[in-house]
Amino acid sequence: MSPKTPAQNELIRQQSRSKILEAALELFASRGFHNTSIEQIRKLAGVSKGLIYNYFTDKEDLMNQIVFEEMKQGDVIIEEMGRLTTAEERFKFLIDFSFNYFRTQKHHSKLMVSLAMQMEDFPKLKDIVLERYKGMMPLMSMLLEELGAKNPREEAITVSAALDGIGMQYMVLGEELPLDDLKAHLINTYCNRN
Amino acid sequence: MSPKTPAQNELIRQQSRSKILEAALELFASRGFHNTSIEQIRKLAGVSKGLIYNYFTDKEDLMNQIVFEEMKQGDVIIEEMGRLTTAEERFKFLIDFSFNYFRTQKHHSKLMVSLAMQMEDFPKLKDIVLERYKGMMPLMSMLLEELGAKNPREEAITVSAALDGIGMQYMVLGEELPLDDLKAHLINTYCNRN
Amino acid sequence: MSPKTPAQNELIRQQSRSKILEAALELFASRGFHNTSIEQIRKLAGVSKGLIYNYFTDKEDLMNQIVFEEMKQGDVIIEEMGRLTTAEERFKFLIDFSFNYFRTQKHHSKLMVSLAMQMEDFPKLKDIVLERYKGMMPLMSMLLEELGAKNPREEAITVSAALDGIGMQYMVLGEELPLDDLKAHLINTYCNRN
Amino acid sequence: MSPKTPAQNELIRQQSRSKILEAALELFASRGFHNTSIEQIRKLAGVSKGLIYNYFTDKEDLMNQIVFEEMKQGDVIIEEMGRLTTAEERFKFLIDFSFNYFRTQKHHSKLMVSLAMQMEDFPKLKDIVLERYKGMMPLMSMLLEELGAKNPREEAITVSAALDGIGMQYMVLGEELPLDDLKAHLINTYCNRN
DNA sequence: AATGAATGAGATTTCATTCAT
DNA sequence: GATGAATGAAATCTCATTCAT
Repeated sequence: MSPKTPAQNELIRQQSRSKILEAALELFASRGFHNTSIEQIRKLAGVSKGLIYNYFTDKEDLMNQIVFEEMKQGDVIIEEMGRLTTAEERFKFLIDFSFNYFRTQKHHSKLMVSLAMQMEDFPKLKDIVLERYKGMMPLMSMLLEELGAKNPREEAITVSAALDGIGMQYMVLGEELPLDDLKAHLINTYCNRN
Repeated sequence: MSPKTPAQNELIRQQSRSKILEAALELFASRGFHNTSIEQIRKLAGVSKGLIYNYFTDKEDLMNQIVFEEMKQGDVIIEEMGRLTTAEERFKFLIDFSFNYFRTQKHHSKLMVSLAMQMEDFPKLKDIVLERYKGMMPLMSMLLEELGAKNPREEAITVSAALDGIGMQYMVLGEELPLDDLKAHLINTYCNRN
Repeated sequence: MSPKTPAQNELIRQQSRSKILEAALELFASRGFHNTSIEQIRKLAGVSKGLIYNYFTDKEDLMNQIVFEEMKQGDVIIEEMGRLTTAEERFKFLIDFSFNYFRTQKHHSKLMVSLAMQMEDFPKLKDIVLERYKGMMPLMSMLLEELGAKNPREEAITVSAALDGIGMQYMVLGEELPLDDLKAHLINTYCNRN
Repeated sequence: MSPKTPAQNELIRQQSRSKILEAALELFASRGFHNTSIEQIRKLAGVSKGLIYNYFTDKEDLMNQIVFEEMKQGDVIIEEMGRLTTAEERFKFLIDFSFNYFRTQKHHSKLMVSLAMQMEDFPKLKDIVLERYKGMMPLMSMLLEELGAKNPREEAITVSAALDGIGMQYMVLGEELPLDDLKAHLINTYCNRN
């Protein structure tokens, strides 16, 4: 008869919020933001329509929260990379992580590409996503310089573009794309220069 | 007042159709297919709603026709490339064409990326777009082999992925991305191996 | 086969717009703005939901347009009063008009009172309604002064308040309120001072 | 921790009930019944949603209870007026009380006017409010007769309408309305006939 | 060939109310 | 006595599409 404790409520809230975020992520990624209805999210999350609006102010907020969570994950990678000592280790880690990400986080990577195409739609996200991208470039550039690049800035962009492009092609082609061979090729190209 | 000749009518039809297609392309690319309304297309094309449905069966047909036209353009490139003699010429032509395309056909390239993210939405397009992609790969592979690639298959995918990725980054960053330096870097990397 | 002429379209538009405005007025007055649904307006006006949004941007705009039209009517009265010569004629005209208005324009008067209670809800209306009220007072004051009032300002407010109050009581009591006797009483009180 | 005595419980109940009623009164008056949500009441009262439904069966019951309390207050006035001896004293008391009420009980008077406009919405209130109004009229009529009115019935309605109207205008105009001058004017008009 | 008023299915969002604790 | 997470019916609003002219 006594009300639930604050801790119990907090737990319940976290669970519900996650269920909704995960359902929305999957649908936004596979069907697109504007082609996903709250009804579809509701059904996949197994909650009522009303509950979604208890946790998120509107559909756009749902998108924003998904990307905020995603960005939090990104921070972890940069940190982990910082702990590695040689440039080669760091480069391999980055390639490894990226290819792994394509395979295991299909929804996330698809959503991020779609978001890039439609950034004007999500003004709150534009800045934080761009900032993240621009923060990455100098790191990549230094890394390639250590690995012997003559034009590290251009090479950094090219490598990051190649990774983006591989991710995209993988979304379209799936396992027809020889991810493992590509990984070996990239590592070989950039780590074993003569 | 005076009745038009069949030829005049045909001309008028072509002009109206083009106005609509161009308006739709611009809006689909900049706002996304599901976030673009027929009303917006109508306004930008300067025609009536009814007229759009005279020329296209529905909104999806509009998208299909846009991509069909795009594909026609693509055929021309392959043909032109075929007329060049050396591998280096052909590679430079391809790079040149791609970078030019990013700059002058922003809408087209944006639309193609968005389409790739949402292919299940447009079943009629899926096959022709994939076919085009798969047809490109062997050509690219042969080209790079002639230019001295050790793993031509992987290098072909990597180069095409890099081009896709550069296109994407250019959509997001615009002129902040040093397109000319990247072009020089790519030509230098793949044409001048030691 | 040729499209409708602009004049035909304009006529059709005016008719549809009026049907919707009249239905909305009746319902907003009898049930209140927030207790009236678009579905109810649609049914009473005999149109589709979509059509309402062709003519009005949203429900609030519907309310705004109703009051704008109402205000236009008000201008006519002031003009007509200006054409009368003696103060007594003008006072009688005003009383006559007001009582007539209560009887024949029940919806309008009810809506205006409700609006006065909820003015913060309709920011676009607040100013124009207040301006109208404040413009009325000096006219009323001068009129009563000509009729021999010692405190014309206070009497003007009192008379206008009494008219408002009578209107309100009539809305609640209907024909139980002896409108004709009240009219005679008011004219007698303010026109025949000894 | 220690179990509460029945008396303590009763006190707590009364306090919670009052907090809710006051919050609801303020919001119903300022925003309108249908434009006020239980969530808003909850927040202003500082209680949980569930508690509101412990004390009141539903939103309408909340409105009903507010008006019932209000009516209880009204009984006190009539009683007090009965204790005064001269007609002039009683008239002054009534005017005084009314003007005071406008100033200090803004929410109450606004709510009562809104209620009058929307009586069909609250069937349980209709009868008791009308009864109160109709009970007032004979008293007012007798009072004015004693003060020398020739048409006491019409004058009673007119004075009560003027009071209602002044209340309304005060809600809209606030202190721009010269309440004190109006009070003096009314007392002078009805108490000092020559 | 062209128009634009009209429709209605379906989208997003709100909110009174319930109920397990 | 008190809480607040959860529900779902109903509200507002959008938009692809039709059709009479």
